Amino acid sequence: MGNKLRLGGDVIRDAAVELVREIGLGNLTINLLAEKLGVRPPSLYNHLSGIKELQEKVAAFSLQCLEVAVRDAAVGKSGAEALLRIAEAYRKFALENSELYKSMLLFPGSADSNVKEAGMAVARIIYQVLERYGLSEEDQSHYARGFRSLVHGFVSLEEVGFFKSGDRDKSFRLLVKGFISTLGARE
Amino acid sequence: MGNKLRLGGDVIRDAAVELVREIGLGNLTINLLAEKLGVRPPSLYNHLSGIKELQEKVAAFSLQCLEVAVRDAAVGKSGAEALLRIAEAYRKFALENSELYKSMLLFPGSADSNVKEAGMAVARIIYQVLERYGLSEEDQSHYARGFRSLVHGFVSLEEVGFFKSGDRDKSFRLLVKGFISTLGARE
DNA sequence: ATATTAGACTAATCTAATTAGTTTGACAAG
DNA sequence: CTTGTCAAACTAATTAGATTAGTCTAATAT
Repeated sequence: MGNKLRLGGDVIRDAAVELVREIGLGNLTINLLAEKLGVRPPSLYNHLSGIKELQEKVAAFSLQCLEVAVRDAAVGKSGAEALLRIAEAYRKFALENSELYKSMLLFPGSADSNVKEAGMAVARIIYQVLERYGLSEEDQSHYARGFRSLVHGFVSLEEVGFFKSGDRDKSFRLLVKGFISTLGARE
Repeated sequence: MGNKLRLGGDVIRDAAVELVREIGLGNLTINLLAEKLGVRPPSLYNHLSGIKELQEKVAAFSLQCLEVAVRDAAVGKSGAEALLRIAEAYRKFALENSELYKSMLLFPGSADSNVKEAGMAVARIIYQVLERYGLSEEDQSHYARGFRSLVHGFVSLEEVGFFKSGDRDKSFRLLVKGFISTLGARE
């Protein structure tokens, strides 16, 4: 009956991610995950400490995906163009993976280190691109925060539905370009 | 035994808000709320459809508080000063009421209209302040979104812990002032 | 006085998380 | 081979929480 080795590696995390995509972050449960994996719920506790850890795994994975998307967007580009591409890629990821995007934010936030680490990785990319602008180190940090705040703020308010009508794409492009131009544009 | 009229008006919502402040959004349960109110859990169902509605009430109330804080900050001010005060008040509210602030975002988001309506109210204040700048109606909308995105993005990333060290107050002030100056400052 | 009714109650059910304790099958050592 | 061990599955049971059904009581209006 009981086969073995079914739940090794990233199998659990990947199934959880898929489940979150299908049914939404708020509906992720141990029972459904076990069912999806063809296993009884308690079996998962051989691999997980509980649902909190599962949520953290999903969050960390989501941040890694976002990081990859953002990095890909910036590769071979620099300065204003890189920032624009990053912003577009960030927003695209958030809109196309809204449940995963939520998972990055709405969770414990406190204790976990993997999540925070992955969050920093995104910051680092922006920070790197800003190096081109010859800002002081301190300013580089301020503006990296600003860029991310603007982009993240926009997409998360957009997803909650706080931006009624009007051309959201246009708002986004205008704002990002506006921000970039305050950096003292030069390529 | 069973007294009456104990749960009228906003008693339930207020207790829920207090509970969220005390123990965090993620720990709000019907049982704890009933206990706090000195009542048995099922009694709450005479006043609520369930926990979803409770969460929505908390979210809507939080947005109303935020709106009041933001409006107070802007009263008697205009232009750049008003925007700066709004930003400071917004951030102060979020930092001092982080659990309530989360409730605004992390919830259903889809169906509820009270929540969305309260969210719009905050937008309207910003929109009004921007009237002074003589922007086209479309630009006014874009920049109102931008302002809110920047402020909300900053405080929510700050709360998740994505801004490691460094002077966060300074970053915030610098960024908000930078944004305001792109509007073409005039009083 | 008494009928109505809002609003509380008890009892019970359902779903989800989690723990305890048991079984099984792969594999290495005798 | 055949047996000890271990990981990883299992069943059974417990707990917490949301929710529903149906009962009781006290304030109020007739």
